[in-house]
Amino acid sequence: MYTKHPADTVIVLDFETTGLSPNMGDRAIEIGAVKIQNGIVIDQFQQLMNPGFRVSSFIEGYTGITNKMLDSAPSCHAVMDEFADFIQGYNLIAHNASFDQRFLDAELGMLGRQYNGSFVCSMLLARRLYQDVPNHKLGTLVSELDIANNGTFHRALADAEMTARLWLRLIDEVKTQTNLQTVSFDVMRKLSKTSKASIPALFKKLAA
DNA sequence: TGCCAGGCCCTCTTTAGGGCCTT
Repeated sequence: MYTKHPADTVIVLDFETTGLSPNMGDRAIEIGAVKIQNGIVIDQFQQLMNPGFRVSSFIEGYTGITNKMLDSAPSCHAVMDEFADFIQGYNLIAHNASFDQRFLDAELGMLGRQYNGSFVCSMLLARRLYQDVPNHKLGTLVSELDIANNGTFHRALADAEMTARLWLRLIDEVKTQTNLQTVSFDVMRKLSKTSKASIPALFKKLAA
């Protein structure tokens, strides 16, 4: 049964995959996600999954996820079915969300399952709110903004946790620039789609 | 066998090209 969740409760997710494109046959090999409410992590999800074929040595090196680790992992089908339950009814956040959304759509599509949340991209927001950083890679933003991390990168849960902290920092930045007490997911979504030139006007409108 | 993504965003733009970001 569909449950309406508090609007300020969101799920930050990250996929590790066999490559860049589900349209080219690439599959998910790990999903990590954290559920945050009122700025606090209240739940998490992390699971390796077996794509049914061997991953490249590049992916083994990039993620640290080896074929041996995936041999004993449950199937994408089993993991993504459980993950579909986890995210149901929540809005979603990811760094370069178009990438994670493509894989989520592809994996759930193979199961005949859907989700009803909206995606917002932390990278698009960071490009708008932090224009002076060297680039907008997750690792660079974590370093430049002194975001807490345990030194693990390119693993799903670790990246989801860092993206969650980045999301909270982005909300704080909007609060600072608008003097708003609270900033909703919908405001962040709108901001992520507003051109840089129009952001001062949007902030002025929000602060009014 | 060898090939291969795609959306955003800037600019020397819009009849286009290329860098960024994700694995």
